[in-house]
Amino acid sequence: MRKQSSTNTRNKTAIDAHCGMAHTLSLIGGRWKPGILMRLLGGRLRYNELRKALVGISERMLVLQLRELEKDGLITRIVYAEVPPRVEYELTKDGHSMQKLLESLSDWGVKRLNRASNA
Amino acid sequence: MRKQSSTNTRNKTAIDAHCGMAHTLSLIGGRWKPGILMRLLGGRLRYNELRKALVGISERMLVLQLRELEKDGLITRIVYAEVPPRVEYELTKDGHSMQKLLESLSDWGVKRLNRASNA
DNA sequence: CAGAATCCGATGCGATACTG
DNA sequence: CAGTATCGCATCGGATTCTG
Repeated sequence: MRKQSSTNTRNKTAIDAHCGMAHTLSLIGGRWKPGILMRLLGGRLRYNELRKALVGISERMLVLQLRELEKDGLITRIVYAEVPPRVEYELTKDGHSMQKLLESLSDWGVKRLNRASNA
Repeated sequence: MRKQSSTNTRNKTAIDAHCGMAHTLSLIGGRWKPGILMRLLGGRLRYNELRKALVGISERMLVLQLRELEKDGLITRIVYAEVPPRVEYELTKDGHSMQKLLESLSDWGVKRLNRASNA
């Protein structure tokens, strides 16, 4: 949701619902964030574990998405002062609050895929 | 069209879940689709009604998104043989099956926005 | 009224190479 | 191990113009 230079703030009520959803999608939308969050629902994971779990993701995207999720307060980055370096990622309370939502999204998609293959 | 000949039994559920979610987001993701669907939850609407409801959308995007939603079987396009032309859009059964999901997405976003403004 | 067509900048995302 | 930096194509989305 960028641009916001809009001069009209008229129908607030109608936009309200859409705003909430737009906000949600801005946080979990995109190709990788849902997968990252799903993985972390199972508990804390380190960078390389995530990388292997998310088949096909590039390092660039993994880092970018992790940074955004962290900035948005959905995950926590835990750095251990060790050699070799170790960094783990964990859902915040806010992140965990999405569990039902994530599962619903997944469920709906799975059901629909099944229906499509039957039809 | 999904084979699912699992080469990886360990993460099957996680990958499965991610696939479902990716599918869902491919259908309702993007900047406008959620808003369009939300509006149509209230009942059939014609082109211009949608256009006015979705403040800021360009005609190009509205048509594009409507076409995709139609192709994906979430909405129905109803053309009346009249002059001036009249076209209405309506949720399909599949589209209606997203209601809870859409509301959940919106709710979560709204709650989080409120939390953010308190914090 | 309900679009189709075209142009164009912004963003998403992947691939590769390099680093503390 | 856990990143950063840079390149480049693909897609998203906005503005404008034209039409039945």
